[in-house]
Amino acid sequence: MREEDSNWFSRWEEELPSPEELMPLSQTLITPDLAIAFDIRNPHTTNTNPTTTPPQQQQQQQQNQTPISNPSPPNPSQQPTSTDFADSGELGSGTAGEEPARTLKRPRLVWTPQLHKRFVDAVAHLGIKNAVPKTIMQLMSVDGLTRENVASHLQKYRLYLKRMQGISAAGAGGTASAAAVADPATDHLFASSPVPPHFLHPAARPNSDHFLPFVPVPALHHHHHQQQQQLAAAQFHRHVGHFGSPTNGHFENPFMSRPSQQQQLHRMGGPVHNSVSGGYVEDMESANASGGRKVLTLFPTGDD
DNA sequence: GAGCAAATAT
DNA sequence: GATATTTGCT
Repeated sequence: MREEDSNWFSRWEEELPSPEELMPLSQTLITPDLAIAFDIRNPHTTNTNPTTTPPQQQQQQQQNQTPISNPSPPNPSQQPTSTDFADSGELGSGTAGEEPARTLKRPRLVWTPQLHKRFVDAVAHLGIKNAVPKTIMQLMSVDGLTRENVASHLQKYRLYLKRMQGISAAGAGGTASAAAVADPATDHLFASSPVPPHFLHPAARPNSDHFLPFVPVPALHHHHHQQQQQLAAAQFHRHVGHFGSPTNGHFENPFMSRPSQQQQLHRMGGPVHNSVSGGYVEDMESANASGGRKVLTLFPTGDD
């Protein structure tokens, strides 16, 4: 009853990813220096596009082909910055203009368990009533996350909850092992994060949103957690920077601890990692292998 | 702008 | 093939 609420509420903050765990979307995972160190370069420097630009939807693919790193700039004296590091502009001549770089299609966002958890937390605190994409998005305050991302995810999440209710009801009815009925294939992600009790029992808690009208996440971090993003960024940067040589002596690699993420994340063994595109991290190395797809990773850390 | 279903893309 | 995104509609 009430205890659950207060409990849930107090636990919320605790369960929120700590600044150290948070991985901001707007961080480059690989520094230019690192790229150079690993001798990362463009497999095919073919940027010279045919004069005829096929007015088809292939434009996105052209982007995707853009591997990270600037190949071999005719200007060795110039240190590549994280900015131009994002795209050397090989596709700039084609469909994608360099100007509206941010208006371009955002790379596919990967809903990591951590990100989803944040999502669930936000929804939980808003209450189902107020849990609309826009507010959720604001609450999450994840850089780079769009309203549509949330809307889309919310849509699926609702379906998931619906199913959960269904099976839980059926299970209570008598058909045991109903929980097992939940499609394991459909909700890997959702299952990874605990669903607030009242989500499944709307009737039990008709007004769970009375105590939390709207609280921006940063505000919730009453501590010094304000600049979590920068903090995490710095830390993460260090990790990446020292790749194979932990200076701290006790840091674990911030990357996946879940096998399921591996395919979307990069493999540690590979030098190639990702570039930043004014918003978040992308992975292209696995992309090139499978046809070229851009993937966004938000919370590389696999902590639950 | 939100919600939903279906289509589409990766 | 699984997922995330986009689209069309209400």
